[in-house]
Amino acid sequence: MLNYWLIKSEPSSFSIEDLKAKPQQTDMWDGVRNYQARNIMMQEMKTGDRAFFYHSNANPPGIVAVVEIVSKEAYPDPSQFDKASKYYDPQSSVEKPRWYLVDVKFIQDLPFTSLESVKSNPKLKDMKLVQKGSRLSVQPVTHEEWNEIMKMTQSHVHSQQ
DNA sequence: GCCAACGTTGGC
DNA sequence: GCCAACGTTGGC
Repeated sequence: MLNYWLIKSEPSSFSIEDLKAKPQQTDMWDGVRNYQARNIMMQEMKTGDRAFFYHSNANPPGIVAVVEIVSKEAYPDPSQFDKASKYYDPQSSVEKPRWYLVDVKFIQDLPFTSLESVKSNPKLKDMKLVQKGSRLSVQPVTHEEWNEIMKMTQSHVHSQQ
């Protein structure tokens, strides 16, 4: 069964425009260095799942697009072995990698849905995104939450016309 | 740039 | 295994 997710990126380091500029508009979701987020990618994400692309540390922060998980499964994040990378992890090894990633592909832009508007929608009050202290950069989204946000993006379109 | 909240590390 | 110290995230 298809599952939904939300993945965060700081646009100053990797924005949705950066993803769209990649070959096949696809890239490795590298640099995740949190076990909970890694475990979601390793154990729960499946090919064909969809995710909201969220711009964190942005002005304003919010959801900007839909992407799809396209790798067959999670595989070791090469940046952990790269001494020149800021994601280099000296405690990891090729024999026993610590960090895994999936490939994501751009699907479509969405009318911008701000964090503020998600917070102000009572139907979305249980989203991880709006829970106090929640910083998880790869997080699950329920079907209900997904549909509600899609509905919000539609209402944006109408109100702008 | 500040800082609250959270995760990780490492001494003991 | 506790927990203080430190590092990071991310909204504001």
